[in-house]
Amino acid sequence: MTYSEEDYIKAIYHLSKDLKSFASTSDIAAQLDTKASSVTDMIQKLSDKKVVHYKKYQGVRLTEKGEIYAASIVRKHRLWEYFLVEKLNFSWDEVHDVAEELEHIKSEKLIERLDVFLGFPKMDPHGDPIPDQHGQIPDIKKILLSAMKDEQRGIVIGVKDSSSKFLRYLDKLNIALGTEIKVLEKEAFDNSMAIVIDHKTVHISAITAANIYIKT
Amino acid sequence: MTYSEEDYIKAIYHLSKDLKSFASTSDIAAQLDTKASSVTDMIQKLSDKKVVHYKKYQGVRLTEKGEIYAASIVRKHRLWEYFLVEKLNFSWDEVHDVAEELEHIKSEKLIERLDVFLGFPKMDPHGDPIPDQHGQIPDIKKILLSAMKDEQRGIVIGVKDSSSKFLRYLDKLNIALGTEIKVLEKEAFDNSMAIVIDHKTVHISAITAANIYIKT
DNA sequence: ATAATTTTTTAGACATGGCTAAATTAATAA
DNA sequence: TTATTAATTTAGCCATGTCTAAAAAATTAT
Ligand SMILES: [Mn+2]
Ligand SMILES: [Mn+2]
Ligand SMILES: [Mn+2]
Ligand SMILES: [Mn+2]
Repeated sequence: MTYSEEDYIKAIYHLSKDLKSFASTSDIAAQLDTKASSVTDMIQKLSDKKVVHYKKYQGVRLTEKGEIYAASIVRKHRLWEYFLVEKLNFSWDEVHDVAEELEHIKSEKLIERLDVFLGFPKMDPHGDPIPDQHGQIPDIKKILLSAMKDEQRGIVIGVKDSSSKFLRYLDKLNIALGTEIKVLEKEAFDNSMAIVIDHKTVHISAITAANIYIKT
Repeated sequence: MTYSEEDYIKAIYHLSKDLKSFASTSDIAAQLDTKASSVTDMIQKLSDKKVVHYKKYQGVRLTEKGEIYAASIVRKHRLWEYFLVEKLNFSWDEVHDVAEELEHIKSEKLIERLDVFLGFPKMDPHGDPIPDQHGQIPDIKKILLSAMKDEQRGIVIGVKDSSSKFLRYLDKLNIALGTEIKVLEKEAFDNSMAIVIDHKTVHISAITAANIYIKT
């Protein structure tokens, strides 16, 4: 597979994970910042290679083979992100683009040795699970901060949006993975929230709250 | 620069380092296992980009800009090789192909952080010098084992041929970087040598001796 | 049910990097 | 010095992955 094909496979994987079904041409185009026509071309190629199921105008879904391939790319991406943060002292908002390149390096041995070297991490720096060699993902129970009720406590274990912008905003709020929080009050008017972090009260918007995962 | 352009730049760098002048089209083709016509095409592109000096039928030489670029690729290649051996427990004959890919990852920060993490190594696993951020290479005095005289002692500090085949042969002979050796006798007939490694006598061919660097 | 709109596909083009075969230039031998 | 051989370049082709514009299909609104 080329780098480009791998990026498409990963995009389809993420889209059909979220939407739990078929990924549309335009969704894939949006995800990869490309044109729908380019997506159609590539989809047809991936269909020939039996990594996706495709019927014209029906969108696309990964085959068994495609799922396994996708999981291996995600595994590499997240292991490299972990490496960059834990070993090279990158911050969590700097790792994505580099991992986007590193995930395509073709060597089974490399990734398995990296896994050993890192101590078999289960989560990447954004709290996303790292698939194992067989593509299995441990699914951790988590809820969105926006779904929490007044007085409820929990620990931040992940983010839904892992853009640099959002992550740097969380840094400013002193919210990191592992941070303990308590909901003081959810405002009925706009769903904004007052929460307590390290004994200080912080106000966050509904959008922010809907992008933070919590373990209760 | 594309991966392909970078591989050409690196090939020209190595060739004109050795030959100390212009690299010919056919030498480059041989180095990169491609066709002369493809090389001519690429050379013309690199010339447009001002990374090489090129006059038809005269061969090619790196410009100042090209030299700096080449050194940065070699730096990345060798730092990654060091990482693979020292941190991921690869052996010295397994690292080249993976480094051939890793050298193209585009992130200044990545490579500088890697350098820090590795403790600023000066040599790669084959004894080749790692250029610094400015492309400077520390030149270490070394001679070929084939140039040594009877009874002379020295330490193995590098290899000229770093193919897997040769490296695995050295493993079999118990020759590694840092190994102390003593020349017992150089045979005038075929230039083969009897040498002492760890109190044992070993016989090597002239070809083998001409691919091992020694510090005396 | 038909019309308007959106989505998707197709057609045709371009850039990159590769190839083979033919033409050209340089190097070597007679 | 001329002929032969070797090296290099050019011409023309192919595959990949991208794009725009046009056509076709599906969806939504009237
Ligand atoms: Mn990628
Ligand atoms: Mn991540
Ligand atoms: Mn390379
Ligand atoms: Mn090396």
